[in-house]
Amino acid sequence: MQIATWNINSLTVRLPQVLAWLSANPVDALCLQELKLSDDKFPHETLREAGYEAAVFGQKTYNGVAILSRRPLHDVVRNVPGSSDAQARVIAATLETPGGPLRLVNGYFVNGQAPGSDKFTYKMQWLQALQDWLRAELAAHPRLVLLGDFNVAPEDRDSYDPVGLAGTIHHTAEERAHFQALLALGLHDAYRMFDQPEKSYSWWDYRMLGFQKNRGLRIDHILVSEALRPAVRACAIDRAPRKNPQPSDHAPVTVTFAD
DNA sequence: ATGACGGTGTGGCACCGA
Repeated sequence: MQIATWNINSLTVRLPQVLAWLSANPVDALCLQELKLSDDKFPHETLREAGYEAAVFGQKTYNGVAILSRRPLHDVVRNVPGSSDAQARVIAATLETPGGPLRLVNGYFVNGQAPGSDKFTYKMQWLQALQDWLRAELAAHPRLVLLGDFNVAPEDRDSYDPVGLAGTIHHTAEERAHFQALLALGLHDAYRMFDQPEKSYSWWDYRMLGFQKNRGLRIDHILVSEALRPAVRACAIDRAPRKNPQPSDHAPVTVTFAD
């Protein structure tokens, strides 16, 4: 059983790369962020031919999230229930697996631009609403995975320049406290359950040869609930798609569970 | 301090991302 997350920065542009990646990495489910298209433009048919059905929460131009799955999805929820968020940033669904139902919560977390900005305030409010909802969601669905583009580098080792970038967006104490609060709900960073290469990142700036110089951040995460933790076998970042022509600035991250 | 790259929109640059 494999679940992956990938911010593809426009599904319109990246659909061929998504199909190629799924062909080489036939994961059970792939959570996408930054579709940048409305629901009516979503390529259901093409993905179905590749063996995946999709639960979609699209938005024109910005944001947009989807869960692709080889098996049926049910109990789909779009955005945090009760929130009045105008942006399409969360989609949750349940996947039936041999080990029982698996609740997937796919998030495109707010960027936040800079501490002190209105967007940063929105980020803090958004993170709080997510946390409040997840507490209940975890109680209802013990086997839960929270994954996506968190837009938070949780620790200094998750940044190429933790000193120079200290206190800037993705690196602030407030953002990191929110990440820790998610862990405190009983979630575990699957990537850090294993020995990993140093300077492991999931995003690299398009500019200034960021990828070539490995000037990146680890901001795409897969958190697993306590009930799932014993079943986690591996977690890896796949840097290969970042070497494609016209790559996304993010790399996919995959978690492997024992069946 | 700024912009560098890339995507989208109805564009001739502005906005956004991270």
